[in-house]
Amino acid sequence: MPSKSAYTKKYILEKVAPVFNQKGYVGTSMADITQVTGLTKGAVYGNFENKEELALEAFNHNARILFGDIGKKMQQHTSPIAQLKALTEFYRNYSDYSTVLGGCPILNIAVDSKHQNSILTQRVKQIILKLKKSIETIIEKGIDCHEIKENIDPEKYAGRIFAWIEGAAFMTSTMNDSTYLSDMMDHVDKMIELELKK
Amino acid sequence: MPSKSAYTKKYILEKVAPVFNQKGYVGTSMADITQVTGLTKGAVYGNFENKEELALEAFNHNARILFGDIGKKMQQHTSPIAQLKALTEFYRNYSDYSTVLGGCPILNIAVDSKHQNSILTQRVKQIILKLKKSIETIIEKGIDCHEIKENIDPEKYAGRIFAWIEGAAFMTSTMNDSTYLSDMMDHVDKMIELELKK
DNA sequence: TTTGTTTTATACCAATTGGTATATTTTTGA
DNA sequence: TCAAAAATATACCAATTGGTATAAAACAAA
Repeated sequence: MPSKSAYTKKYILEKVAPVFNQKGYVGTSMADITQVTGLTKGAVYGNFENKEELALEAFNHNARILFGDIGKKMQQHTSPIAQLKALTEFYRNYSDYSTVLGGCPILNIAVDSKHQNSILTQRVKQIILKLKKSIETIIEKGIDCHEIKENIDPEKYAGRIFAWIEGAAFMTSTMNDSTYLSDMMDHVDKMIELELKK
Repeated sequence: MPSKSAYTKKYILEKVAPVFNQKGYVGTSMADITQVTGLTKGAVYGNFENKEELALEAFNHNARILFGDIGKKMQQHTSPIAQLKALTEFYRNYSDYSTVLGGCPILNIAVDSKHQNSILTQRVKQIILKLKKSIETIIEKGIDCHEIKENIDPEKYAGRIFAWIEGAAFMTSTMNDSTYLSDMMDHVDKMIELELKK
């Protein structure tokens, strides 16, 4: 029964995840970690193999939260079109959401780890593919139930939507201007109406 | 006549710019720099104040090249619509372009420096605003010469186009898939025809 | 060719890096 | 209550960090 360990492990991840998200893998030192957690190296290394595992788990932690929140929003609707709209609704408020974490974890960790940590890079890719796939599935369902035009390429369009989101997330984050995200979501909604909806 | 110095300075920047672009500010060590240039610390510090100035100049170097190449493409045309199409044409081949540098400098440095180096962050913001402004100006000209609909908000639309580009650049870079960029440029071209063009 | 100046190389610095061995404390189960 | 186990703290390690003082070399002008 690893009860205590599970708690502190989660505690460490909660404290550490935003730091890794902001400073990146190499930019975050073990000193940063002990400082933000209030624990010592002994405690940290007692719960995680090394810095790499810690960074990986921190990203997984953020990804879990992201998936959970998006899922919650989307499961409130049944029709594919409404689910896509729920997605844009989620990302409309994403600036508040991601300022807590210090920017979009997918964007940050993907860019940061690209030439620094292959394991982390691989994991981000997985997460991106998973998110993209979920959009893809919704579009496919939409086509099946005659809500979405059948000439639409689900995979291609899912990739496009995801790129729209990340592009806007990048701009709001670096320019400290939430209108990039809200404006982009206006556009996505418009495209859903114009290009997807039958 | 600072002849020798100017040469080596440029030489160092050419060698170092891709490294900073890939590994980021904290991720790039002075050892990396001496290794990639084949020079010693003495030579490097003789030409640059410190690591921060070097990183800043390296980014400026990349930005200059980027602006130069985009400018060349766009100046081949006179009509605003054609100039916007020249921009999408440029970014169609941006994956080859940026693999040499190791990804889009604007995206990489913006994300990397955000919580690490405020001077670098400030500079990237400037560059983004400059690029966005140039798109904005083209749209304004298009409205003036009745080529583009006058109900279009130039600033808003310029921001949107830029976010599209960066989103696609992010996806092709992290997923190693150039279709994200080409597909996005298809979309931008379509939007130019559908939403902008009169 | 010589002199003064720039440029580059070498050898070093304190501080910080990720990580570990071990001691101490805390928790758990009987 | 007590012993075993788990968790945490402390003190340390070699390697690397950005940066500097100084010596050596390369260059320029006379």
